Amino acid sequence: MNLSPAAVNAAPESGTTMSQMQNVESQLREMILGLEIGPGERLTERWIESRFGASRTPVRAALLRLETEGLIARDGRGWTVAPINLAELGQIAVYREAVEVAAVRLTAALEDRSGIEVIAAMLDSCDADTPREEWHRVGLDFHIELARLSGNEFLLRGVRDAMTRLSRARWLEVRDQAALGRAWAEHHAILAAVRTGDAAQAARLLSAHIAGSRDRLLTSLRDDRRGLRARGFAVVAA
Amino acid sequence: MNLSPAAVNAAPESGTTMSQMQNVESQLREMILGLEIGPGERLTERWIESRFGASRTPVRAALLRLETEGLIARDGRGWTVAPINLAELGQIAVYREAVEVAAVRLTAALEDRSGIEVIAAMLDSCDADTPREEWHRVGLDFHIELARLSGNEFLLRGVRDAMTRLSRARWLEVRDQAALGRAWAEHHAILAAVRTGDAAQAARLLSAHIAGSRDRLLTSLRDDRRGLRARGFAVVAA
DNA sequence: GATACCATTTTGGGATACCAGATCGGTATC
DNA sequence: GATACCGATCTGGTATCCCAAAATGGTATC
Repeated sequence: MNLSPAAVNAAPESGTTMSQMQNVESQLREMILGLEIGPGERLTERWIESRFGASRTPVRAALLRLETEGLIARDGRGWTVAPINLAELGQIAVYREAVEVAAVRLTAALEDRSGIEVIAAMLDSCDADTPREEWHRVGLDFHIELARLSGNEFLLRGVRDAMTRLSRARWLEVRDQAALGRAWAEHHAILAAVRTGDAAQAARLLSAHIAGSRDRLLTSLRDDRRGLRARGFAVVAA
Repeated sequence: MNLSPAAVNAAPESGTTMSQMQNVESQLREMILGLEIGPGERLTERWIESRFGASRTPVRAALLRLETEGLIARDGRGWTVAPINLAELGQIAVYREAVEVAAVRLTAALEDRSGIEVIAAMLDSCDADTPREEWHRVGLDFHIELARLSGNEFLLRGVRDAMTRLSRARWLEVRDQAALGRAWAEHHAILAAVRTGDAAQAARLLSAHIAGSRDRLLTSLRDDRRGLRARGFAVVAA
């Protein structure tokens, strides 16, 4: 199983014959989200072409897709891996709050909220022995799956896009076990509120969780900015 | 000046030399939004190629972009213009409410809200003699520009995407002068609330406006569904 | 040593050739 | 007349080639 951060946007279901384009797209996304290619790095179509053994046609298609995901950006005539942008992280938090709260309110109003239990089970699959990558993945998937329960494709897509763009930054965040546990508890509290149909409470808890998550993330990255720069990662200030 | 619905996603600023890809993308988008190509129609890369005098390379790039905008979709191996989907319109309204309300709350909390007056002037530029296309465009741009004032790129993009996907349906909606006037008045009322910094009132008015707009739109389209089908437009029921 | 200059290389944008699979017609068979 | 079959045609997917513009790097000049 793929435990890397890239699993947020997993490739098409296994067993399917992937086209070159899907191949390049998913592998390149994994490399970017997994920080194998650093934020701010230059990308050339020829390098990707030789790296993945595909011709430029699928490479260009993949680049266009990753551009709309915000993982890469045009740099004049060429391509650049999107830098870590602290100001952007703040804006994403505002956007997340809008769409995630709307989604959770919808879900709390559903008659059948049994989908919650699947998410609860997902949370419970993590314990002290679970590797850090898995914690990371579950933390992202929690929000995506919660949004999916709302049944609204647009809210889901919004949450998924936001989590994708947040993925690298969260990966860089230095989180101790206590912080992981706190987030885990907050996730469970949100689920509990949704389970009882208490939309207002769920919204409150989710808002606080997102704000807290943003604050911890920005603090961690700001403190570690020199270290990140030293690793060759472009970090844009807020 | 371009008064077509496609103006929602205008091409790069005039005077710039457009690449073939931008050329194909903007022209194809205009044809789709302007209903010159009907919802549900098949598209082949070869047809687009010959229609716009470009090779398949920029054509494919344009198709990939329009796919992420939701204006076209893959149909097995080929491409199809996205049908008008009534269920989707309801979901978009929910999404819109989430992001637009969030944006207007941010804007109402700003110190400098002078940008509002530019939008008010835009509304006031419409009168009884203004052609229907212009009313349509201003109606869409109102929401986009209002979101832009928030300064949040993600909320803006969400609103812009939603309005793009709503554009064709609104174009098909049969709106009498009274309905246009009502929407105009509601827009002004929202601006007035934002102007005084009354975020709660602005949010209330905006929510009601979006819900009312959705109801009128769905009613109109449902009533006219046979007519639309007769014109060869694929309309998916809610 | 700094700088202006020019040849070379590299880049993305575009056009085209080729392929495998799907589709569509027409025909032969029952 | 219905149906099974088969070849021509069309489709998107891919590889490759060409081009103009931009970046690069070395060199001559001051």
